[in-house]
Amino acid sequence: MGLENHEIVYQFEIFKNLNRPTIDRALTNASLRQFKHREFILRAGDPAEFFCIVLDGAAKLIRHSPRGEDLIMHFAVQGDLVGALVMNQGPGSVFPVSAKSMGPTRVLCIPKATYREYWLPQAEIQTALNALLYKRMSTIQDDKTLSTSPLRTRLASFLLRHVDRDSDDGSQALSLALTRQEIADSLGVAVESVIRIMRDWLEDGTIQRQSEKGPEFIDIKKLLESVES
Amino acid sequence: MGLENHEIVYQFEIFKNLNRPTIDRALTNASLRQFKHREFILRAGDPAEFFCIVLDGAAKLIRHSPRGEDLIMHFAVQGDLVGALVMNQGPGSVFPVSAKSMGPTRVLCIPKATYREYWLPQAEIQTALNALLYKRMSTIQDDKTLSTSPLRTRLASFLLRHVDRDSDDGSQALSLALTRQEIADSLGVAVESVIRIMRDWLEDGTIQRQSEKGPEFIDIKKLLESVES
DNA sequence: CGTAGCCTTGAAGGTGATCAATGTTTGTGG
DNA sequence: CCACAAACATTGATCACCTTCAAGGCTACG
Repeated sequence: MGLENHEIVYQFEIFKNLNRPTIDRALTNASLRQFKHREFILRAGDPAEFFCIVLDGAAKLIRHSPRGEDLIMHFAVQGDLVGALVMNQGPGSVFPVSAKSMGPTRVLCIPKATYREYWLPQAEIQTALNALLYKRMSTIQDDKTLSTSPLRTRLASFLLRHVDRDSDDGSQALSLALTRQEIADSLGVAVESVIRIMRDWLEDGTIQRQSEKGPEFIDIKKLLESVES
Repeated sequence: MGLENHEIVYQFEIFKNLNRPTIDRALTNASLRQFKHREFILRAGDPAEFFCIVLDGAAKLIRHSPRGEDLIMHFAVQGDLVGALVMNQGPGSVFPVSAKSMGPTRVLCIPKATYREYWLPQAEIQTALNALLYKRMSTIQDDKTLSTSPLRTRLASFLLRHVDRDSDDGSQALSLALTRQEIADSLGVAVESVIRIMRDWLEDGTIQRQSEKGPEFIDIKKLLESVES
């Protein structure tokens, strides 16, 4: 396949410590797939015969609750793996989550055979997978630690986790355009609750909207204050 | 060190696919440590210079919430690893959770140096670590999927996850003696709520106590029914 | 025998869910 | 280009579930 257009993959966290030939092998038979907005990249319950690396765009990993709602487990962005962690789980295993594109998204699809042949025996790759899994778990555990806190606190923590960490002056933009619904689905709460709290924060300036329809900016200090009080 | 008394380690899930010499190397400089009831095996925030394998007994992995409660993230039983997942995270890293013994507990403590030398370069071990991490994460994700369900449902799901899976006739014992407090801390709810629901279940026979102070037995069918209604 | 940890119950109160209605935006097909 | 549907946003009213608080009892253990 032509990876010449995707130089970016060589810099992905998951391939750090690997040289180019090794990375090329790890991408044997990989295929590029493109998605529009709100398309399924993979579905929970489907046989896990491949996995993906996000090239650009973003995807949400969702689970269906018994009551019909969708719970969002993770937002996968550039360089993130989707469906990779289940590859270890022997043949016949199925995806535990669904992945849905958020806006135009391109991913590299890697067949399970490639995983078995080149990913499984590479200690470096397994360690990198480990680090990735560890990071995700830390996030979920952080959430759980706050599970007894009021929703305002949990929402604040969620927003702070999703601001761009590049600059560190007062206010920062969310690194991902999230709808209220998606925020609610991430926290496992009702949309209305999220809306009410964020309305308050928009009113008191904790959050600002530059343009009418643009991204929202967060005044980190004020947010931290409003949480502690 | 004398592993002759701990033949059991060779059968642990984490060492599956490894031959004895390799396992022995993986246990280089390991030391046996014993704990009574409610002792700290390791503390959140301490430098992560070692990790443990549970030989017998059990330990709970806990995080301290900002409001003073302890949240239980995981119950580690025989063959489980404690503090191992942070070993990858470079030097200077600290334990993200505390581990506390539940009853008399023995663990093998393995220094970080051994991890770096024998665990890190072994793809099989890294893969096994991966599987372990994956299993824990699945559990947490299951919990999160139920986060919008009423507490009865979540409590039922919790109990069902902790029954012994050996026999499958009607009623089964919990595989671990858990206090109401520990159940509450696992679910992130108030003790009183757990007590009230389990009182109801004891009254209607969904749960039975054989002796006054013995373990509790669960009527799985009734529990599933009481959840769906 | 006193303390610490756990269990239990009841009463009161609040947070967040639910329900219903309406507006807005986006995308789609005629 | 317009009409319509689908997804998202918003607001208010009501209510249930769960928390909080307070008080007391039980058991284990030094």
